[in-house]
Amino acid sequence: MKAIRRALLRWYRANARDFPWRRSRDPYAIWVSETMLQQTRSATVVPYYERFLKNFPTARVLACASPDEVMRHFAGLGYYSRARNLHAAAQTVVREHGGALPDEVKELRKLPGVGPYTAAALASIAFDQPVASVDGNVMRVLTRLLDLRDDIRLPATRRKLEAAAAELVRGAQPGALNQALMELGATLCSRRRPACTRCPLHRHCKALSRGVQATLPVRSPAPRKKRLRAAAALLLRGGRLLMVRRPPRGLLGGLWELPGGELDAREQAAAGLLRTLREGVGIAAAAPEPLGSVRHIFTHRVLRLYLFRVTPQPGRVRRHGFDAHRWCSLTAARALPLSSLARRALDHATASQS
DNA sequence: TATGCGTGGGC
DNA sequence: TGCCCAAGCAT
Repeated sequence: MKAIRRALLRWYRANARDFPWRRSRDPYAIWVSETMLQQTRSATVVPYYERFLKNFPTARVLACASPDEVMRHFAGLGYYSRARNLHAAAQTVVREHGGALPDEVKELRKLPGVGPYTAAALASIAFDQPVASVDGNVMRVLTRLLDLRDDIRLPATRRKLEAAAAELVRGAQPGALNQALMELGATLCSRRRPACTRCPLHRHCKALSRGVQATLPVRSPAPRKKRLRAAAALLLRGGRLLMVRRPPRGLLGGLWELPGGELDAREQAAAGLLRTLREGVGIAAAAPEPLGSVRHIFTHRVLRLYLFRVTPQPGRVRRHGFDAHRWCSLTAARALPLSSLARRALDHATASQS
C-alpha cells in the first residue's frame, strides 16, 4: 500500500497536466471546476471555467448574480441543474458560512449539487482532509488494480471501491493522491489501450498480471435511447423573433429556445407546431413554411426537431409551460442563455430562410 | 434502486 | 448510424 501511494505521488508530480484550476488554491475556484467537470471532459471545461471565474470571482459575486446571467455562462456545457444548484449553493455559503466554503464533507454535502464525489474532492483538494473521491476514472483504475469484476453501475460496487480508495488516501497529501488516481485514469489507464508499460502501478496491477486489463471495468449495457420528434418556429413580428424560457426543472431547464414543443406520435410536424404554439404561447398562425430539421442526441433520447417560419396572427403572448418570453433581434436572441440544441436550431432556421 | 439529465468526441 | 464514454447529482 505504501509503495503504491509513493509511486502514485511521484508519477503525479512529474506528469500532472497543467489545468487552470490546478493553479488555484481558492476553495471556491476548485468548487466551480469540480462542478463543471462532473461528467464533462476537462478540455471542454477550460474555456467555461476561465470565463466563469472572470465574471464571478467569488461566492459573493456569484450569489448576487441573476439566474439568467449565471446560466449564460453555463450555456452549451450541459446538465444545467449544475448551474442552478451552484448559484443556490453560493447563496447558502454567503448566508450561512460568511462567504467561505465549509471544510467538512458533512457540511459540503448539504449544498445542492455537491454529492459524494464532489464533497470528497473539495475536502481533500482544498482542505487537506483525508477522504477519498471516487469518480469514473478512479473506478477504472481500482477495478484493474484489484481485478474486481463487479458491475460498476451497481452502487454496491461503488461502495467497495470507495472502501479501497479510503485505504489508499489515508495519510498525507490526500488531495494529490485523489488527483493522481483520477489523472492516471484519464491518461494512461484509459478505457481502451491502457498504456500499462508506462504505468507507475504496473507492478501492483492484478488485472495486468492476469492479462484482463482491457476487459475492465465491467459495466452493464445502457438502455436504448428513446426517439422523439419536436417542432419549433421562427416566429417573426415587426422584424423581431419570439424566444421563450423553459421552466427551471427538467430537460434544458432555465434555458431559452424558439417556441414550439414535442410532437405526438404520428402527428404531422406542421400541424403539431401550430398546436404547440397555440398551447404554449397562445398564438394562432397558419401555413408554416418548412426550414428543414436538425437531429440532436441527448444522453437518453434522440430528437428530430423540425423548423418552420411562421407569420403569427395578431394577439398577445399567453404563456403556458414556459417561464418567460421576449421579442428579440437576432443578435439579442443569440446572446440569451441557449442550449447547444437551441443555438443550432436558431442558426439552421435563420440560415435556411435567407 | 432506477431513472432523468447535455454535450462533443471516438470508433 | 449507433454506442460508449467523461472529474455525478437529485429524486
